Amino acid sequence: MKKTSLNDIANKLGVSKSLVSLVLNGKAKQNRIGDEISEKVLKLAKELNYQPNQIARSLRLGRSETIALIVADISNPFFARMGRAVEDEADKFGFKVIFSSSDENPDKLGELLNVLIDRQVDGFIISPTIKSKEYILKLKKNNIPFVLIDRCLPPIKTNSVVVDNYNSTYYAVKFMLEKGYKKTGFITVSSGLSNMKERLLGYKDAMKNFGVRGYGSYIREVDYKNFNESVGEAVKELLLTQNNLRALFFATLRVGMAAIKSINDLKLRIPQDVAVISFDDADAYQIFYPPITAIAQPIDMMSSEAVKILINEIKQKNVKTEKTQIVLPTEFIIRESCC
Amino acid sequence: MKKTSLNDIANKLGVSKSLVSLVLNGKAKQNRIGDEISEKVLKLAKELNYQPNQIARSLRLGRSETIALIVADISNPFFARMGRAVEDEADKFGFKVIFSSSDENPDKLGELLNVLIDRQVDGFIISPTIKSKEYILKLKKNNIPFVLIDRCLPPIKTNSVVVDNYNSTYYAVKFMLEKGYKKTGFITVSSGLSNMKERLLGYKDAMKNFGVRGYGSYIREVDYKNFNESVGEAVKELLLTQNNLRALFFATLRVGMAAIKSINDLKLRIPQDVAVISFDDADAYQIFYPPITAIAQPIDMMSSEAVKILINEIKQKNVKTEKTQIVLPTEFIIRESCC
DNA sequence: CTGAAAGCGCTTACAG
DNA sequence: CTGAAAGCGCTTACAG
Repeated sequence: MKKTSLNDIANKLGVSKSLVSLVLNGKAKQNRIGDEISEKVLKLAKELNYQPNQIARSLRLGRSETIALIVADISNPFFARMGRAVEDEADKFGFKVIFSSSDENPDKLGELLNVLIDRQVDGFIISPTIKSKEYILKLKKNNIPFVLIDRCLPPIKTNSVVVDNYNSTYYAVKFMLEKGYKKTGFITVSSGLSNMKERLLGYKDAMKNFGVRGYGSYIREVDYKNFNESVGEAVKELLLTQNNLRALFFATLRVGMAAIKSINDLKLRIPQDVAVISFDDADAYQIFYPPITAIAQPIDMMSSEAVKILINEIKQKNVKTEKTQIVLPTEFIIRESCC
Repeated sequence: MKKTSLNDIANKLGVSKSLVSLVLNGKAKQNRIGDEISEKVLKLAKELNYQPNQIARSLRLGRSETIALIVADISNPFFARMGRAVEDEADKFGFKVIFSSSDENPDKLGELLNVLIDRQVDGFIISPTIKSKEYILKLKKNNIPFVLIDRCLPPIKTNSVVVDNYNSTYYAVKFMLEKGYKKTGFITVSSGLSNMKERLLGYKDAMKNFGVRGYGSYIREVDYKNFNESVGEAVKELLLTQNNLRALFFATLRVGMAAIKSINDLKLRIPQDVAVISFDDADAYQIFYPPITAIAQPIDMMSSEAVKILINEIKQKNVKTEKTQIVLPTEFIIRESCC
């Protein structure tokens, strides 16, 4: 069953395909096309169940109405939720989205960008990896619409929507300190990503301003490889050896999940033996016993803002638009893990 | 900066674009194109950083090398992992994937199918909703390649890859019974989906074969709306009222998460007060205290099998291929929640 | 060994 | 008020 094309309709009606195209695109009136013929076209199109070939349309129009979302790993719950929100928002504008995972590997990111540009995606939403500056600059130079999400590359001026990592962390750590947990440890992933740097800084400044000394030894930066084991080590070191900390701040969901597992393995109780707070929120955190105090990011809003900025830029492709930087607040959700 | 096209290269070299196309597609030899000219083309293409416009290629070739994955909700951890696995497998064949969420709504599924067909995706991997038979049949009639995943529509003969829901559940419930938990409850979602039906049947048969009477009243089917509250109700009814059950089987991850939360809220302890087993596994289940016994689905394998079947069918579009049905075993992971 | 042409299905500027 | 033509960038069958 061959799909019906413009030509099929035109031939059956004995008119030109230009006319059919015009009618079907709702441009009959402005081109002063007769009402009777318009009617006929519309009717036949419906009968034949005509559906325009979007590939042909894209080629002609030079746009595909497809955007790409590139994140570290779409199976990570944080990015999965982002993916869903991006999908929903893009749908409102008639755009489809292609998801890709960079695995935090800048070269994979670069490769993905190339392939997707060949496929004529109209723009990108990117959660950039470390060392991706080169590729992002190339995008910028080639005037390809994109917006950075979750992380940005500070010196470079781009569209971005991120969260107030510094203040969110500062506030949460301050909360711990005021609860009396002077010895609050900080476990994070070692990476040069902007968001991670800001979270660390927020922690440091809170500790400093509260007059805690020697907090440098309360910090552990964990590597991506052997992630769970390394987090386990960090937890053990901080809680059992020299420092004897009574509270821990986890800089990401993945850190938090791995850390809580090893706290359980050590048979330590939350919050009696150790109070915890985590950046990022997740279903699991609400369901844990006790539920985990968390800094929730407004994922839906981040995603929809990013889509809006992107599509806006796509629509005015050639007029120079100002780059938009959005910083959203987080929500500090106090649960039983820290009181 | 306009992208360089075949014509640009042809013009600069004073040859035809046919020749350039042939060379760039590695068909120089079989078309007996001179070595020197081939070299030149390759060199210039590299210099100009030529990247073929895949849209034009798609239009000409009648295929887009894009597949679509339609699931209930891509932000659900189960489907998020599936998404990632599909992405990775498709990548091996040079295919990209568009993700879409049906929200378990058959009409949305139908709409998605239409839109994506217009965009000339080459095929679909679909986790069908209830009442989607009509749309799936249409796909089949129009000879559009697709494979069903996670759930199938039994009377209809299609490609599918699912898990052995019946035996997995039977085995797990039997395990419970043998541990002495004769009063094992079953909480599931009310839906006519094949996988849910099989799980329920597995439970029933296990109970029956073990000679447990009156297990009908140990079953709760929960509705999608007010999901968490309804699961909470079911948990409370089963554990606190008439039956006084001491064990619970959760038919899905979402049921399990919600149920465990309400068990915690009731201040009941797992496994001392109530033993639990859940279909589906997740990070959270490993990290809970105590860790939850679970039936793990081989998501990566399901996904890669589905992609392989689909792409195979796409490649031989017009030769009638036999439909492939794959049923994969699950893994029963015993943790502390049930002993 | 290489080029000219047709065509994928669409949209739009132009002519009448 | 409507049609013929050009063109988006590619691939491939055909001619020479």
